[in-house]
Amino acid sequence: MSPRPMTRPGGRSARVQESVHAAVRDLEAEQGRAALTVPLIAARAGVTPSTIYRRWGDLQELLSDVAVERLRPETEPADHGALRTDLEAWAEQFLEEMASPPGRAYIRDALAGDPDGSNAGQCSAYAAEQVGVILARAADRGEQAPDAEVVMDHIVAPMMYRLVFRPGPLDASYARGLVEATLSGLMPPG
Amino acid sequence: MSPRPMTRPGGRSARVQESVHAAVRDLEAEQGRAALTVPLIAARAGVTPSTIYRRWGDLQELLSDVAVERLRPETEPADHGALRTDLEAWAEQFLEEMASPPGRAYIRDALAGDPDGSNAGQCSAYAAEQVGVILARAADRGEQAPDAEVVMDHIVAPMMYRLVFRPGPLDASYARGLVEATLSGLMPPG
DNA sequence: CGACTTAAGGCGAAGGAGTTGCTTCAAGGG
DNA sequence: CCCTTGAAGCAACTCCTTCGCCTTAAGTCG
Repeated sequence: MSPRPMTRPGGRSARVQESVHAAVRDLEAEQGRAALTVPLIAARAGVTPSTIYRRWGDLQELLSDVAVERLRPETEPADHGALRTDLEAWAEQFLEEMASPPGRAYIRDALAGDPDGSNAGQCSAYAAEQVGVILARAADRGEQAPDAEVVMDHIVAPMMYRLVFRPGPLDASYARGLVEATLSGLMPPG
Repeated sequence: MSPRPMTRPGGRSARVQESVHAAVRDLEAEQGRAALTVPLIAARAGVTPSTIYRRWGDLQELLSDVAVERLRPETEPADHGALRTDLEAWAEQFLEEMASPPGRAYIRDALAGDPDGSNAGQCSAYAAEQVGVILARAADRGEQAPDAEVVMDHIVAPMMYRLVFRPGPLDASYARGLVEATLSGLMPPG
């Protein structure tokens, strides 16, 4: 049984992928999003444009891949000792990052170049994973906790819907309010 | 005081706009989305490509405009005599339309070619308007009704978030469940 | 360990999309 | 009725994109 038989991810392919992704990140930082073209990225990455077209299809799909990578959370949610504080802190940070100009740009790119929805799915999977960590911690403490789907529907979804579809600013207090409403719905109302 | 002084919407400009939109609809029906190009659309519409590039910027923004037009609700929500049934019926129909293959394609297009978020904003405005009609009707009946923002956050947002970001099917029972949970949340929860 | 199979990348040419400056047209105002 | 001005037509040019063919190298098998 070979290590990784399918799609040959090892060696050259992996190097090309990393080189191209790095070229996108560098050029975006240097010249801005609008200046990005496939031939430019290819030249910086040391590959030919046809390689990028064959592997990614077009510029949008490449940018979508890079955007999803950047939307991957880098750390586990902080442990503040209780479900409520964990969820509040996480939701606030999540909203802040997503609502920031670069965050909005990454979300836009991730969605725009995503024919089959797999990149968008990856974004929600990241959020679901973080939520899962927080809920598992709560369960370990013996706290009563909502289902992960409830958190996704009542906290993540409203934030992301407003971010993507509705104009106007979003601040931390909105995130806190969603957490509050979700958790108070667990037990007899207050 | 002139009828509509700014941006000269009358006469030729309006004719070009309608002609181009019609060309997009026709060509999409005839040859499919993938075959659409600006020069092709321009030829069908009887304009020069540069006209389209100057007015819309690129193909994506044009498709975004057309998609938003198609996402506009054609009728007011049906009146079933009570808030719960009105909301259920509307949410089911909304989800069904949005989750259908053409619905998903329009949403994708609307988001993809929308630099400033105004088209996405229009989509949420359509939903908010329909919700507003339903809630106003409930208020007329003297029913206790949630705020429109609550409906957007608890019913529309989860559906659209799942639609855009999460893999897997969505059916009418999911929409009904969201309505149920939202309305039962008005009074002491279960 | 060495030959084979086959994805995947490099290269170059051809075609077509996208861009731009200038001109022409017509809608709205004086 | 003429003037102003935003918008469309035209044409030429740039360069993105595609495609066929060849070469490279990863993984397999004798």
